[in-house]
Amino acid sequence: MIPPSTDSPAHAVRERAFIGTLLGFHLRVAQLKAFGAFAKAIGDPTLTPLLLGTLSLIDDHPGINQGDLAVALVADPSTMVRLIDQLEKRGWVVRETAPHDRRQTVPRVTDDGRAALGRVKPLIRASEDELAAGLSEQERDSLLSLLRRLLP
Amino acid sequence: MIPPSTDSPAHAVRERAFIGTLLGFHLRVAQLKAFGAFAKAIGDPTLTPLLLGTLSLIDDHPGINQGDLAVALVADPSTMVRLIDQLEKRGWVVRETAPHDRRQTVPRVTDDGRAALGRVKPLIRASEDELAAGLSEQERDSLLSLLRRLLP
DNA sequence: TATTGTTATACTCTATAACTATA
DNA sequence: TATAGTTATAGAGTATAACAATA
Repeated sequence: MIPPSTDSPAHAVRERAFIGTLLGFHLRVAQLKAFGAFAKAIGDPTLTPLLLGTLSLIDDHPGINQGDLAVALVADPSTMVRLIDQLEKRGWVVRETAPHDRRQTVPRVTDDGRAALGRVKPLIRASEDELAAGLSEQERDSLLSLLRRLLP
Repeated sequence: MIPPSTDSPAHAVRERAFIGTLLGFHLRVAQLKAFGAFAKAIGDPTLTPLLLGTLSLIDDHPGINQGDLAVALVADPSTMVRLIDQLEKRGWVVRETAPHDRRQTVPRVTDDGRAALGRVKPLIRASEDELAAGLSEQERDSLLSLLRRLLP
């Protein structure tokens, strides 16, 4: 995947460069590392962060519709369709129609879906621990709260 | 159960959810925002963060070869080829061969490339300011240093 | 035999716009 | 007329493996 570094470590090269001062660059690389840790912990490349994030968010907010899911997850409505398709194909959610507005689709987590969440959540937590291994608990909390304040 | 939508903004939905506790999720959304701010500031959708990051890194490290660039930028070697292709097509870099090892390609920034950097760097800094608009200068420094410690 | 860069290819993710059904 | 979801399609970004030149 990524070629190994020989004499000049990546951070040393970046440190004395314009990109070493940019939040955007570091956010990109940090996200790459987070994604890698997630993939390694979960083991199944078809179970992506966004897919499992969608499943857990439906579980945490019973009755939420697809549009609101898309907003909360910062995903396109058409992307959300594909995500729910995948979850439905696995039998982890079923699509139901909102009684008060039959245009709205309300995904509901099945028993199988809840069981899957029970299995993957500890793995996800472990991948987060690996990601933040170099930080103290205080620093980790501080990073999360700063990132939260960056969002709209 | 949970009322849909209009009164509950995205962050309120996430706040009481599993994903609201995950660094990985917030890194993804923060990076989306950073990318959006960058695109808006630069105006040209063909000038991506990674392309201009590559150009600036060559400028900051004259004589660096493509492989080391790929490591520093956490990019695939084949991706690096395409990036240098694009920069060369714009006349912003030229490919030269390393005298001590003729397998290595050393991209050099041209005068036009340096002029382009002079134009885009202030725009990139402005997009970073917009991204971090909600943070104090201290908090912004703190975020950057925490992100740096997350990387390998 | 190993390494650097290159090429071709395939694959994922996302965005765009048009369509349906409901309101 | 507007909205929620869906579909089809195209585009960007990236990864994979095979190849040529050089060491």
